[in-house]
Amino acid sequence: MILQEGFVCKHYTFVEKGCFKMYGIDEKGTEHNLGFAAENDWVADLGSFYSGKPSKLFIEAIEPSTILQIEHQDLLYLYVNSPKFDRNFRVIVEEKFIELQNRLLQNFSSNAEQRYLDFLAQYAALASRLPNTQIASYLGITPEFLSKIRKNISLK
Amino acid sequence: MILQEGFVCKHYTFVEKGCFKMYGIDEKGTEHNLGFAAENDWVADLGSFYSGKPSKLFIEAIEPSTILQIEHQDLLYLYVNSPKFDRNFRVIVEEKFIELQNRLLQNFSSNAEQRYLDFLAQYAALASRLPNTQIASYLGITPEFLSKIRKNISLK
DNA sequence: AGCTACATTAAGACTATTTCTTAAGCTTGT
DNA sequence: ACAAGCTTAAGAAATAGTCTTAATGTAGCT
Repeated sequence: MILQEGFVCKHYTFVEKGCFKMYGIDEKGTEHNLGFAAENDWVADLGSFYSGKPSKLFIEAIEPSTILQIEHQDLLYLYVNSPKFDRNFRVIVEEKFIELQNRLLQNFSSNAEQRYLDFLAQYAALASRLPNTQIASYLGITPEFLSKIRKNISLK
Repeated sequence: MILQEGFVCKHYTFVEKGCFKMYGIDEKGTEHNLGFAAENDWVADLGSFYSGKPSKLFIEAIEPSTILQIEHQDLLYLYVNSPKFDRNFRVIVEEKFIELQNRLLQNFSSNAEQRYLDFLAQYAALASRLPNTQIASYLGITPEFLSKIRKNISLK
């Protein structure tokens, strides 16, 4: 667990090996996965990281993992002293932004079955290493319903 | 209309005055607003802009507007020749990413009424100048249902 | 002023999607 | 071998949101 609700996100984390989930918990106690971060991916609650305010999110390993972390002040130092870091982190967040936007559009336009198929198509490697409970949380449905969807797909 | 589905997003657009909506159209023909861009905001389909692939989105004025636009190649030139642009556009997209992430979490965690209240709280100025049809599309509901929600809120 | 187009409200019937519940069987790590 | 959690199952139930129709309101255009 590298970030808990109520704490400030102190680090931008690079995943060298393993896999993390970032999620929020709603008032009913249900977890909602905002995303996963596996090898060579970055993860942080940017809102909390840059503002210094307490996070509403959790970031937690779902596999044994090794990571590299940079603190806020050190990253700022790099930003100021070496423009390449602005460049690289711009590109990283742009890519994540594009992903997130596609996902939001999918959420509006499709039911859970289609979203599951889209997820499988887009993140095949990730899907095969994640338990269905985590995928269900990502899709915004219960594990039981995901099971129904899977059955339904297999019948086609 | 500064971007249509099927065309490449050639410009990063700065809104000097007025207001734009960015939206997709699903297979039923329903519009889904991904976001709005008013004064001093930037808008583009970044996926299409950076990849050069046809967009699936529309960007359209909903008020008489004046804009400034920069083309892909010119922005690249600025990125390469002046590190400040990497910096500034990193910050711009980071802010948008944070917004989008909050919104996705809200979509998972709340029903349409709560999302509407959240939208009003967060974008009060924007909400007052948008027709409810556009807000409904942003919330992912029909205008009729938004009307019910508004009535319901006023009864409390 | 008047017209047109569109936005808003209304309200009831309807329904698709998804949850809830309970339970049994299956995996996997220790 | 055991415990814990994951997966499938399946029917009942809930609910949020849509659809439909229609009347009313509003704002720009000529």
